Amino acid sequence: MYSRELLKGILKPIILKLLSENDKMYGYEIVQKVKELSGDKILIKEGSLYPALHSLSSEGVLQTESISVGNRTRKYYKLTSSGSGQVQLALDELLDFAQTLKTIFEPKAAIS
Amino acid sequence: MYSRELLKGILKPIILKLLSENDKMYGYEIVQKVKELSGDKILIKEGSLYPALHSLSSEGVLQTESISVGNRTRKYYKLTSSGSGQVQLALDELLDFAQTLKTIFEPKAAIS
DNA sequence: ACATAATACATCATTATACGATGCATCAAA
DNA sequence: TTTGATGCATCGTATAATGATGTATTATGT
Repeated sequence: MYSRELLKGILKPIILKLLSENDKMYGYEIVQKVKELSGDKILIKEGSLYPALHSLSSEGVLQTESISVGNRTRKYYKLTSSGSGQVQLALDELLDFAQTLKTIFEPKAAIS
Repeated sequence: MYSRELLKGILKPIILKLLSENDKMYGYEIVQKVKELSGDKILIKEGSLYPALHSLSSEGVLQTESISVGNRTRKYYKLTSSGSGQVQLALDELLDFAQTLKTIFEPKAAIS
């Protein structure tokens, strides 16, 4: 698990990335998927996830669809058509950011 | 320039990385070096830098040394001996984090 | 049968930290 | 002489992830 502040700013992009590759996902599924993709290093908390999902919904980026599974209601989130158009910018920025971080923190080769 | 929140959590590690490779640096020099290393994408603001430097100093990770340059005082920061020992952990975490980000945000190969 | 863990959604106060605004001062260049 | 670069610093604001908490269903182990 990374130190708390490192995750700032990457939660919404992560959600958008997952939803750009999967038609629809629900909250718990997103948490599990991120855990798996990160090798248990990024553990999204409910207190972070649901506010982020609601925020993206009210921005018009996501839309919801509630499905009954047995006696439980499962709430799916998917990109809106306008949301799909905006996503690529956010993903490009993150990929670029990751590359910049690697460049900065890459160990210098030992002097031989 | 990256969106504001992305920089959270990486400022102190960046400072430590630079000071692990340079015996001593002063504030303005750090700002310029980061700007250069990041291709003008990370522009540290004074309102962020100085509180961070002071914080690291009061944690005992950094020590200062004031030098007179002409009529101006330049304040150098360098790692303390105890600080040097702790730095590697922070740097490893950041490099690992950068790799995880790349893994998550790497574009999926198009289906051919 | 009963307890525990996993599934599933949600809210809210707290906390951490980067930034903007602001201030002061020196020095080089136009 | 005035603008921009150099150089340090403080402080209030804004943002967003988290911890704590709550509710409820379903599966699993004993």
